[in-house]
Amino acid sequence: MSARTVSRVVNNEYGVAEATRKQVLEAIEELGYRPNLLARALITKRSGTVGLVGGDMTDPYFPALAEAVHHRVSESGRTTFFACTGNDPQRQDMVLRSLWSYAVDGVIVFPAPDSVDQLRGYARLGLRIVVVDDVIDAPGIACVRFDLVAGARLGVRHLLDSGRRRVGMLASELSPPRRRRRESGFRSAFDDAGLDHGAIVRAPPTVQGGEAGIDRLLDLQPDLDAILAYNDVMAIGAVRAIEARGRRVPDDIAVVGFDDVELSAYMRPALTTVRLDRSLLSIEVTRALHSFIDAPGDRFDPVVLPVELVVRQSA
Amino acid sequence: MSARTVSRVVNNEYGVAEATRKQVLEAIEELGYRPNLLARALITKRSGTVGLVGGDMTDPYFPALAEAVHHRVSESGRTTFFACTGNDPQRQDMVLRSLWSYAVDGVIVFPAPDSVDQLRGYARLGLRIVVVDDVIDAPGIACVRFDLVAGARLGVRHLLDSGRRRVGMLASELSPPRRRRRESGFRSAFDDAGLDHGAIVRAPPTVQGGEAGIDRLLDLQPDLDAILAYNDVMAIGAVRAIEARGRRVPDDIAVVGFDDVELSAYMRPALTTVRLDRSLLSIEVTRALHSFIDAPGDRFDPVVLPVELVVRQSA
DNA sequence: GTTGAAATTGTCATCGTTGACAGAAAGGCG
DNA sequence: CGCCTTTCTGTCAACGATGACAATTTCAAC
Repeated sequence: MSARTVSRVVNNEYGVAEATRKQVLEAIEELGYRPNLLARALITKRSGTVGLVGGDMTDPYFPALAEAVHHRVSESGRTTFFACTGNDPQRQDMVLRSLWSYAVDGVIVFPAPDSVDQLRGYARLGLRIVVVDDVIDAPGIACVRFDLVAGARLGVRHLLDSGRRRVGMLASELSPPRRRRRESGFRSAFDDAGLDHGAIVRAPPTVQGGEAGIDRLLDLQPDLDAILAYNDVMAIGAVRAIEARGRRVPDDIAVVGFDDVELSAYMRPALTTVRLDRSLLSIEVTRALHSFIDAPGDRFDPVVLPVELVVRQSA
Repeated sequence: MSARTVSRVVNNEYGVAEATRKQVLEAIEELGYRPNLLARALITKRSGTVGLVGGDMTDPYFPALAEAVHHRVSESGRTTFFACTGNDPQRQDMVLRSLWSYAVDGVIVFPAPDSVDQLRGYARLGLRIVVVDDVIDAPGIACVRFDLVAGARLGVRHLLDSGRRRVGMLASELSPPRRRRRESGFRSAFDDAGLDHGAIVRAPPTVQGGEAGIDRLLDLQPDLDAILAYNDVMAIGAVRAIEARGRRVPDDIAVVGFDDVELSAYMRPALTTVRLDRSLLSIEVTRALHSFIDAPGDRFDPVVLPVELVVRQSA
């Protein structure tokens, strides 16, 4: 009974006599044997694991997506490991290096700013990458993103339709110019309407960032009557800061967010927001990943996901 | 220039001539060489990684703690991988198996129900485990927990002091009897005061669970004037459900939660809650882990962390 | 019983690294 | 210069699995 035979049994390979198989399984049970995945991955270059790399765990969008992705990935018998980069390219490099050298079958990445070349590099090393919310044309990299331009336009349209005219935007300071698609949509919606948009202020995409951003925005332009925020977390900060200044939401200033995190519905006022459907995203990113893993190719056509406006109380 | 020499340079080992070292470093740079961590971990039985295993990512307490742990762990040059179990012992087993067989240096676990023997088993296999919020006496397992009994007593005391007399409790259905320390504290506080407590209802520790729990609780005992909730997420659900029934918080029914997640302060009414200080917890769990990793021993005295009541608007 | 093909099992090399130890080079000293 | 010590570098085996292929067993058919 050689190690090779045990290996065959463990991997359910063809060509083991039923009696031997049973015998091996009993021995495995008795001895509590567990295959060493390190050794296996070392030789097969495959580990049966997938990495999900996000920027900031404390943004509730990430955990919710993570849960969904984990679920889908586990259906293919793989384990998902999560890691976060704090939106720092160096930390992202560390994380990707670890994941790569543990031979993950692929990673799903919310890329840190200015890390396109880094990602290209890992793709060249053979790491299969699914990039969320950016467009990188390279073999081994698949791109999945929401139609944020349309999303911003939906939001602006809604605000204009409800009579708002002085609309500012709270953008994220982490988005490099290439990825400022919400801003493009914001601008283009005003162009189409033949109106001028209000100021755009960039801040960290957090609750605190939202508060700070609003302070700057209202100092810049005190007569604003509506805000389009980069995401729900910023929108929440915005609502807080607006109320702290003694103005009311939505009566004085309307607020529209992006994401539709669970919490948005529980806020008072409940948040009007552009929904980026996590379930949709989780389906598409795992589909992309599986197509990479199971198929021989290294190309995957970019996917653009639709968005939808969820009108609640804040606008 | 043998592989052994390169290995020595990469690991900063003693006994390499300066000239050779420089030469090797240049070659590494030029060729883009990266050591294969799989092979290294296979032979050294150490991977320089740590696992953090939680039940539910969508409970905001976990990501916030994860961020803090990640930060602390990375200071020792290690990478943290996160995984979640959905509070399912089988999924926990899969996750721990993966982590173990990737030779993580240790794991921090929020244990799924009924998994004590499982954890003992992995500890016997050599996995170093830090258990949060449970007490398991076994070599290789360290335990860190909050003083939840005191926390519940603080919460009840506060409610009694503000004149509430009919106090119900929203507990978690995932806690096995051994771990119902909030409930013990709840009961003992009433015993001490010579009063009777209200009904205790168990539900899933989620927003939806909180809503469902409140419905059952108020059907059972419609005259409740206060609720102690298992955690903030349930408390948020409770507030929602109470208001949906046309009662007000805190005027009609006061609500106290546990955790003090960031969001608690942003709710309206802002949540009164028993703070389980994440920063404290992250310090202690990583301390425990490092003591396991760097020291030869396999014993670590259980740590009990203090809690504090944060009074806001909901009670 | 022999033969041949098919089914089953075993052997050996390999993945990329490090531990143990041996060999080579360099330096110190009489 | 020879000898010894110290410093540096290389060789070999091993970690635990699998790929390639060889060896053995089984079994049917002649």
